[in-house]
Amino acid sequence: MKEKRQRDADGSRREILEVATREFAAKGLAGARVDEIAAQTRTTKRMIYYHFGSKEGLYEAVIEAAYGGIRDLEQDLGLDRLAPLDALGLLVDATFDYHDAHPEFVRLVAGENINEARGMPGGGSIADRNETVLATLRALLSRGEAEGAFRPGLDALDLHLLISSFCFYRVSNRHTLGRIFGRDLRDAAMAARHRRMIRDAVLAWVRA
Amino acid sequence: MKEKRQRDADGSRREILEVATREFAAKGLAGARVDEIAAQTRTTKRMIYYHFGSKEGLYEAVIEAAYGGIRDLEQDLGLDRLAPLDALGLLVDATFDYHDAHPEFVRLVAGENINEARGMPGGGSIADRNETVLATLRALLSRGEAEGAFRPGLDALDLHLLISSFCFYRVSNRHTLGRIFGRDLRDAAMAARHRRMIRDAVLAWVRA
DNA sequence: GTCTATAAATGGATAGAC
DNA sequence: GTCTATCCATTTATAGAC
Repeated sequence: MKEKRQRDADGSRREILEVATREFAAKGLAGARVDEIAAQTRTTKRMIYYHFGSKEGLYEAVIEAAYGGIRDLEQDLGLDRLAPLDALGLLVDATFDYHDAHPEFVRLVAGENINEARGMPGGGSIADRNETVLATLRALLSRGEAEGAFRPGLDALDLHLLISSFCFYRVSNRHTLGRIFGRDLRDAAMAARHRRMIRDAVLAWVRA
Repeated sequence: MKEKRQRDADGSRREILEVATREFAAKGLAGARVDEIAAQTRTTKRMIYYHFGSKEGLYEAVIEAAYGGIRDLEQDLGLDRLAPLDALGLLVDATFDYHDAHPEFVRLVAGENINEARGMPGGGSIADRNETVLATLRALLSRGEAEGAFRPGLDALDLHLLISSFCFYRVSNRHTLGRIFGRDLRDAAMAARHRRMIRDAVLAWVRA
């Protein structure tokens, strides 16, 4: 019974991380306030410093956790059992859907670029993501090329960027685009059209 | 001779705006420091408040000026004298080049999205940009469709997004992508390949 | 591990002379 | 229009009891 209060140390950490993710996503590293984050948890500001050391430390933990979510995107899609063009189409759809469903991830990454990626751990879990996504694409590209579905000479990183850019941009730049063009990019009909568009554009580009 | 010191009021304003553009682009609205900005000019912090009223006021002036630069991108390209596919290809190249040459503009827009576009004036010069780019694209699309070069039913805003997204993303997300994949996206060979890629992808997508 | 209270520093904004 | 000096609110961070 000597551990009465330390019981929820882990839950406390997790709760802080959840709230901090929302706050950093909403306001960026510089804009977020430690006090605000603490106020939204059942614990106190002192505990944030106890667990994470500093505002930067908390921020880095948030970034690392956020990338963890997208890491396994390509897994479990079962791309191998599909014809190359179908497999690539499914991958594009899944990428589109992930970004659409996780705007806070998109905002964190956008903020991390303003921060010049200083909050990203050099290796570890994020470096894995690298190999995962590129390996998946490389395998798919060479299979598609062998079967004559894709044209030869395509680069995995290039293809990844072509797919990600649109999926990311329509979420990351929602606000300025909405203001400039007076349209809400979250409109369901437009989203469906855009989903089809990036898929078609990517498939048209790789097609032999 | 009674105006001895007010002589350079305009130059002072312009100098402040230049430095502020750099600072806000580098650190975002919340991250930039008024003291830092003042220190990099030949004038003082007091003058920033004299001319722009507040940090937000200065920021809004910077945003407005930044959008002014890209407004006339589509003009002077002489798209009318080219065949539809060539005209569209030229427009894609010009869009790529503008973003590549103006990373500070890209960063400002990215920051403005984190700021939820609160620093963007509702109408005026930015609303113009809207009509300019969409009108250009609409004209090109209908001409291309009439000549049988493009397939029918294409939307001008969709096409604009498809083009912009890649051009923007490869600049805005340079830092995280560089860290994740261990490659510098500013590498000249890669940039040239990417320039060709987005052009080819867009043309493949519109082609009849 | 958790809390209250407070220190220490930063940074936006202004006073008031010239 | 421009300058120096300074105010004061905000915010990161810590002391110290339990």
